[in-house]
Amino acid sequence: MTGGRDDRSGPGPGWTTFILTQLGTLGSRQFAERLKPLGLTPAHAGLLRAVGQEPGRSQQALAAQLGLLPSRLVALVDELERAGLMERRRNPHDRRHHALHFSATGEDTLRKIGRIAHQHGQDMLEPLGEQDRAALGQLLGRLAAHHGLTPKVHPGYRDLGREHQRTEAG
Amino acid sequence: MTGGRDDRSGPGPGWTTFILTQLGTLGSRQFAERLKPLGLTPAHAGLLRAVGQEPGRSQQALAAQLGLLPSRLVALVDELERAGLMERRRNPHDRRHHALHFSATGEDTLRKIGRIAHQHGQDMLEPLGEQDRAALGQLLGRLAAHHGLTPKVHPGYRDLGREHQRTEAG
DNA sequence: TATTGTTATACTCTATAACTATA
DNA sequence: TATAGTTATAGAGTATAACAATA
Repeated sequence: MTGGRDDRSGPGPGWTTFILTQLGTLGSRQFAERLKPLGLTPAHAGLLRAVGQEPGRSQQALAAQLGLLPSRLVALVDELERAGLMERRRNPHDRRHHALHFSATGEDTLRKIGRIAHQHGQDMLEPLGEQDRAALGQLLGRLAAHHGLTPKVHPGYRDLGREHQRTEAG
Repeated sequence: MTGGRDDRSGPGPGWTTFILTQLGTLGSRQFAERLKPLGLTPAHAGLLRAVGQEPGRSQQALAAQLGLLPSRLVALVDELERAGLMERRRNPHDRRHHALHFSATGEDTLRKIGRIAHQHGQDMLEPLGEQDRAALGQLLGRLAAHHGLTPKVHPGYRDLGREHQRTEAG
């Protein structure tokens, strides 16, 4: 309250966005905590989920979709392979590529992750009724679409949505 | 419904929560990007903001409020002091405490941060009209309250909101 | 020569413990 | 002895560059 206003301490876009980032951080951390019993991190879960959506893709393709560096993806795949959830298969047509596939255990783990995500969502949205949940989903969906996010992509957003530069003041 | 499906690929609590964390991550990264011209990170901004709300508090009190480790706070204060934005003042009644205060430049920087946060909020919420923004703010506010978040606290949430914030230990 | 996957390295952030100076 | 601040260190995650195998 000394002089300059604080755009994050009361209703307004600054405040709403601040709360949004707070809730996002909280949600990420709680999700990470719920994955710990499986010995996985959110990054593992995102990779498993992406492979589940379209098995057989290359590591480069996955890294690009997930916003991860190729070198980081190598470590994640190493860990998932060591855990017996996933395997690399060389592409015989281009032996530089390593196509990523599940093991049977991996598919089972993916289902477990789905159930954890569902319960996590229930707990995050607990205070809201059906209508409010729908309204929130609709509003967030509009924001996500506007910023170029989709359910398929971007746990990392390394390039900050530079493809959608219109939000950057000149 | 909770079964084999991917609970984050369509409407439902899992999906909404996933989008929420995506948007939160995007918002944090874009805010960090906007702060770079000032040579600051979101952690710096959060600390400056906390000191602006109540100058003169101890580092321990600030660390508890912000969910930072005392050792991390030392580094942040070092950097802000080196940048001439903030200063430590020993408390003459208990010389163990270092009360944190602004320099004049620090207050000016805090105002700049406020303007950046405002513009950032405008851009994040760009596709929404007045009513939708109000509705979103209201919904997110209810979630934040339910999970023990307030505008005053928790950029870090180190304890995952399990124990709801003990305040003012200093 | 270019690309895929990989290794090596540096920097940041988080976390824990130990140290100092005060009380 | 306990507390505030600090230092040291180890571990993740992020980022860049260099490298081998392959095209």
